[in-house]
Amino acid sequence: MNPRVIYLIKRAEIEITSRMSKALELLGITPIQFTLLYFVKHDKGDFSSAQLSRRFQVTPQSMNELIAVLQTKKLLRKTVDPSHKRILRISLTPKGNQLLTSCNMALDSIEKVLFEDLTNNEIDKIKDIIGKILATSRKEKTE
Amino acid sequence: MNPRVIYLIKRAEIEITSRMSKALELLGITPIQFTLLYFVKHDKGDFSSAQLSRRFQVTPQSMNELIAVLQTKKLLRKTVDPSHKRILRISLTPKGNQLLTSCNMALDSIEKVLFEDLTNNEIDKIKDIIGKILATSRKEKTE
DNA sequence: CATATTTCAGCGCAACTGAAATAA
DNA sequence: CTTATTTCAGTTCCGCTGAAATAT
Repeated sequence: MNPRVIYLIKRAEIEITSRMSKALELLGITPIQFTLLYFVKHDKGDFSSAQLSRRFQVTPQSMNELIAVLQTKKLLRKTVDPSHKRILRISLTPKGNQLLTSCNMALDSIEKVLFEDLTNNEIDKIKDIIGKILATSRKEKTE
Repeated sequence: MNPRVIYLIKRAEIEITSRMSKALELLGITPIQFTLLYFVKHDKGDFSSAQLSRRFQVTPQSMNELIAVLQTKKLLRKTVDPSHKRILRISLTPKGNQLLTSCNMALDSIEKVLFEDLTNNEIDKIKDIIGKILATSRKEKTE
């Protein structure tokens, strides 16, 4: 048998999410909340909620709720776009940055276990390949 | 920036699931239902519902509901384990096999687009690497 | 007027917890 | 008696749709 790639990625994601849930609940957030915080920090922040909803393939309403939760936890903040008063740009608070650092330490432990049979070269390679897949995916969208 | 692997896998899974949903709804199933059917066919079938629930990191009750839906659609069937009357082994029906073939054709189109910037070597490589991750993950469990 | 972002309100469902029956 | 599988029942929660206000 030679399973297709998208099947393997889904299976891996199930394992990863399960382990992330256990590790992150000690820090008070969920895997999807972490993924959003990580995106806001790394992928050139200051997106609007509407933009984020498209990136994460959910409705604007759902993304707003997700952000609202992280806002009440003081991890994200909204600032008015100078050129368009209706648009609210999302960014990390200092507390959000600190939490993200704690999350990264917790996730280092998970990766250490899950990737113990991989060489450093293989780890670089999978980052490179998935990076290409995400780039292709972005190409097809307006933003 | 150099995003961590488990973040990249989660982002890729979001993109993949979104595209799978659109493609598979024409065939009347969801991405998670497909993943379960694919697992039952490829990963040495005849698992029990309880075993499947552990593999997919959900409760036994949730897995039973998922299977019940696929059973009413005549895609999966349960047969009594000869050595233990309480255990019901899950397998694909002929109709389930046929549907899986249709699904695979639909997913070929998705992969063709999403992986258009990858070489054949890269595709083999990512299968190999994620396969190793899943093998490591299985090692840690009793079954 | 058309389009985009945000927000309020309500809905549906998928996965959850609890509890019990069956079987080894 | 203990453990594992399955199933019935009730519940919670996340993402959804609808509608409206704001702004360009």
